[in-house]
Amino acid sequence: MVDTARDDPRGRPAAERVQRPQARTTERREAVLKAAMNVFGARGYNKGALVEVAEQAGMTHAGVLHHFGSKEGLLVAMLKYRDGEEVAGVPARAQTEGPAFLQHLVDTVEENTHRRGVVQAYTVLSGESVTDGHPAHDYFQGRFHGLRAKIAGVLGEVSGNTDERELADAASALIAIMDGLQVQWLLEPDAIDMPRILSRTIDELVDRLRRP
Amino acid sequence: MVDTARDDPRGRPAAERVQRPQARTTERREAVLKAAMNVFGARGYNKGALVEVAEQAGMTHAGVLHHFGSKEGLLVAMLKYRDGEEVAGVPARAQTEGPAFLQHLVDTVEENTHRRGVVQAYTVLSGESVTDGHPAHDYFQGRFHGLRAKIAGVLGEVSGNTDERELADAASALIAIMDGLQVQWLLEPDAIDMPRILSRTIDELVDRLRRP
DNA sequence: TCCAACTTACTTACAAGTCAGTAAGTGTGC
DNA sequence: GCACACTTACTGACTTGTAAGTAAGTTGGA
Repeated sequence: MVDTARDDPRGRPAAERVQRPQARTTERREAVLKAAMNVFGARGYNKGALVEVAEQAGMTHAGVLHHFGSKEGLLVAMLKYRDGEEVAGVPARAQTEGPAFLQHLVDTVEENTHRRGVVQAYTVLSGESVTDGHPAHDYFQGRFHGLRAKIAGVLGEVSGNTDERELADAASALIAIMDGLQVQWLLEPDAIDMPRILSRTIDELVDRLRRP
Repeated sequence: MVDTARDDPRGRPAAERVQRPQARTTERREAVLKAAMNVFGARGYNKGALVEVAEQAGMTHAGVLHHFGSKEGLLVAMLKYRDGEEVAGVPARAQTEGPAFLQHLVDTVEENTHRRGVVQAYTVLSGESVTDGHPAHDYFQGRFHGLRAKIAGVLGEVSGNTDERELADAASALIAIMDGLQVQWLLEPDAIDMPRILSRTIDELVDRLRRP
């Protein structure tokens, strides 16, 4: 057997190694990541089993562990993959900048109404992430922190308002609306028009920030 | 042995039985429900174990099952208990009515900043509830449905606005803000002032609804 | 160019643990 | 005296992770 754990007692996953991957490896890993999205989205991280992820990717659960080292490693890779970061050799999308970012938020929410699985995965995992020692805790903490800063910056730009606290509050509220609406929408899709409500809220928010 | 499964193959919990409970039974059950809040709040429903709930309530996990029939039964009872409903003989709080309800929301959020466990339980479980076949699915669906109606009604009362759609959207947004802020607050408490943001949002919302 | 040495990408089999739920028995309060 | 409130003991279903083996691919050197 190949010794995958020469230095690290917990085993060093193949994804971290510098050496040569084989031809179809990238697409196999992407298949696993997509399967993880499905399974963790449908069942949550704790209830989602590696066996099911593996099945959907067309291999055994030991094969999944070969690529990602552990279930936790798979989750983290999946979250980064969702964010468009490069994970073991997969693409990276461009980030929208400046005022257009607010429209980008609305567009994304509009898109999301056609991608229930993605929304469900995000909702389940962000909820789970507040539990003690959850492997996605740091990810979501960092995500919210960064998103707040970004949105606050854009809101300041657009409104001319310079009150840091007010901008931060508005940013928090905006993120909260988006996330909160997703839960309600998942439970009763026909009762919630996410893009309309978000768009309206942004308009009101910018309007308010423009006044002293 | 007492036959707990005379009619229902899945067992009829003691809590549902018509017969006379013993003296200290009510408080024992309440202890279990409080323990369930702790455990499901800290670890989520899927990862939260009956053994831990039982330990915290001072009995074995089989004792818990004696009272609530199944883990799912315990969760549902816990959710109802949290809502102030009567569960196997425990109190029921009064509901605030009319315009005062909006202030009540702010007060509750203020209280919640001192009850992290309750907030965490709510956040984790509402997130989990959108997964396939989750036992709390119906509970949260009903909860959001009812809460939206109630808040929309109060907002109409307060603002004089009669546009049903606008009121419903505002109600959804308000609930979304409250829930969304909780996630951010749990992950970074010092960065989020929930009562301030909510209070501000309600003011703006009512203000907007007053204009045509 | 071919081959030996090695790695990668898996598989099957199993170890070890956790968990919900069941069966049956015990003591105690009404 | 009997139902209730438990306990102890156990089962079976799942879990993640590991061990060990194998086929196929890659690389460096003769």
